[in-house]
Amino acid sequence: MKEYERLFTEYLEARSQRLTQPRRLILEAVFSLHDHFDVEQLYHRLRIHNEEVSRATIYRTLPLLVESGLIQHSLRQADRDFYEHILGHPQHLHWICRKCGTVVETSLDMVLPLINKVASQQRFQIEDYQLNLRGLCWKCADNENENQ
Amino acid sequence: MKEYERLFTEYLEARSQRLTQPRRLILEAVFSLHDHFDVEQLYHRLRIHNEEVSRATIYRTLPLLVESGLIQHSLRQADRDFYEHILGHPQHLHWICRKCGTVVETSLDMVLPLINKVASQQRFQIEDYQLNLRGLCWKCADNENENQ
DNA sequence: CAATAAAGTGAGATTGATTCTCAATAAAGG
DNA sequence: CCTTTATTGAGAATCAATCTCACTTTATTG
Repeated sequence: MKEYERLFTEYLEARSQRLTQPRRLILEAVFSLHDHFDVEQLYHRLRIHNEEVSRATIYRTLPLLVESGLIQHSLRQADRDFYEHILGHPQHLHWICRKCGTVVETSLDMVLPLINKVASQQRFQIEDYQLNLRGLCWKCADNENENQ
Repeated sequence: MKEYERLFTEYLEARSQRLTQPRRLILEAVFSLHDHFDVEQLYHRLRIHNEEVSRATIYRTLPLLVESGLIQHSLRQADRDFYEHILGHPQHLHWICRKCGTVVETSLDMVLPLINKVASQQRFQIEDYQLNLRGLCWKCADNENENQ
């Protein structure tokens, strides 16, 4: 049994909830992805594999995965919420281009200790790191200058 | 003339746009606030002062203020976009409690140079700093433990 | 193995912030 | 003033996310 299955089961059992078939399919799909995803992407990935789960169930399951600490709601783009699994994935910064939508990740190694120190100082329990920088990537910045 | 008025006027004129009465009222209201605000808060603040501006105009004006560099879209909470003015306000981290909604700010002094260095390395033009940590403040964390 | 209770699901309706449309108004420059 | 161009307000439209509720699974108990 994979670690994320064990952790999710433990989380659910502690609250008298069940690891049902739809929840298991969503869990597996989430961990098969190695990038940010939104509900629509997850929905279509499941359909492609003939694993139909309703959108409603996906919307209901994602908060459970967040609360169990397996995924986080890490960014919002184009009016949609995006998630990523965090088990075994180090936290990182997101660089989001407002023009082309590209998301680049960079390391947080230098910064994370400082953030965690502040967190423990104020006794804040971090659940989601949403460390996003929005603006223009160099390609889109060059294009904007050309067209002026 | 205040600096933010001068800057906004310059921005608008460069694009053949006008500093109209509604836009001026919004600008003044934004800089009279010293905290995050959303459209609804701005709308009501204007009404209280008998300065009626339609929501549509507020929704249209905020992106102009963002693009002119006077404000930034810094966080999303309870399904709403929140902004803050940044002229003369140092960037900071937001600590957002998912339970009580409180937003605490802490300094970014130690971290900002590192971020800006990465930005220049990849030639990324930062427009908004959305550096948010979501989770539980100590009060709500204590309450959760009590009720179990 | 029923039978019952409790949790979960799917489909579609609803919500609510944000965006869009378009007729009416305001600003700028002769 | 007069014309052109930008802007506004009101309400309609959009669309991600949430909610409702009848039906289905899953777990439990005798």
